[in-house]
Amino acid sequence: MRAPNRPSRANNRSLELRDAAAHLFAHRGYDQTTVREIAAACGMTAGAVYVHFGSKHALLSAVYGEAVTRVTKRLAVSIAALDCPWQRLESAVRAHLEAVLQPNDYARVMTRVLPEDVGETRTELIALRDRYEALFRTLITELPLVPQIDCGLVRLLLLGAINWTPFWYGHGGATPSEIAHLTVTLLRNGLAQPSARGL
Amino acid sequence: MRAPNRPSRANNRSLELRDAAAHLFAHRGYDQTTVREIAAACGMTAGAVYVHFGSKHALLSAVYGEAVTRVTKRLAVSIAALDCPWQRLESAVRAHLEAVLQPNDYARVMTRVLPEDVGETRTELIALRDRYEALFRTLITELPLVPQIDCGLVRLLLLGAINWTPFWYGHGGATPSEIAHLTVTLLRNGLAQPSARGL
DNA sequence: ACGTAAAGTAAACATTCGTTTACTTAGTGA
DNA sequence: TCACTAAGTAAACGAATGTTTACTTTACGT
Repeated sequence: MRAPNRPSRANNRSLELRDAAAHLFAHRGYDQTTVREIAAACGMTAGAVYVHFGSKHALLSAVYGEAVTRVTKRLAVSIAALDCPWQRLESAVRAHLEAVLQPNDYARVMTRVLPEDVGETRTELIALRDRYEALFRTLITELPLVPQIDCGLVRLLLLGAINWTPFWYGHGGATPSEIAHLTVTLLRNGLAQPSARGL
Repeated sequence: MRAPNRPSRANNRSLELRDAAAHLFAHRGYDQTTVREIAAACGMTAGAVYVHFGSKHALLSAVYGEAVTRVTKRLAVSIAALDCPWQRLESAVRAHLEAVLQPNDYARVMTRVLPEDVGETRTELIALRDRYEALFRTLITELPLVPQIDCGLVRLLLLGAINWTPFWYGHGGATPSEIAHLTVTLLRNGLAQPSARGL
């Protein structure tokens, strides 16, 4: 028997495989990526992948889970020091956009491959995504909004707007920070507004 | 030779095939749909598909083109009688949402399969989609907005928000009309607003 | 030094998919 | 009637894919 805390051989190429899979899933989608390509990106053979992961779906699951973990952590850090609800929301949106729009393979998988498409791990991926989206629900319910507005609907519209950004980012010329600012300003004041307000 | 205007045999099963393809593409995506399934949905064999369409990509192109044509027409009708720019925008959003959210196979293909994924017909599909999105650019530039705001960015955020709706529609309980109203109201007045304004 | 087990390879397996080919059927015009 | 052509079938082709199997290599614990 071996000590269970440390693997004997430190060559944990599982992570290397997961990174390669994240890169390919993010750039070509799940279906267009083959197991052989993932293996080749690590200088391995397709068969070796199954030493570390039971199936291609399991690989996707690992990538998606890591993606949610990373972006959640990043978001938590970005809003930790802020008090104003609007600033917190803008900072969260900025963190999300920076994660999704920069060449960040993991975050991009979250928007590129939609959980509804992958057959088996469907339920698992949806749960992961929902866990992340719940963070935005909290941020929105903290906002001092006036009438009885459907907060859930607002959250979904906001997430849709920022989830779609990868499909046009680069053609608009705006930075993630600028997009985040305009988005939250829009959400706060609207378009037809004298614009003379805080910040 | 035959008169070129009318085909001799009126059995134009091309349309039947295109409808079946639209249905399957909308519900399962392009990659997960096989030519055999499309053929079987029409009671035909896979080989017969190639009598009407040169390839699977050509089928997708036909579906996508028809989708853009239909939703464009629907949108044009919905705003024809309106003058107020905000009402025109809301009506356009409502028309788009009704097309995308109702069990409308063609419209749903526009948001379900993204042009960037399909290799060959990529350029053609992007051109079709851009032609449609230009309509929203017009509607937004007509709005009486106050400061120097990046209209392009606003349009992209708006389209993102409504393009993402198919992924959560049904869980929110809101109708397309309600979603359209909230969306445009949000865009107009924002959240932190006394809400006492027209309509 | 030796046994063990993980890590990896090479090759094959079993499907599946888009597409093609050879052939059949049926309606049409002259 | 007869040639012509569009429509469709049945079957195969060729490539690609996820996965498995049998075998080899390598590093570590004892």
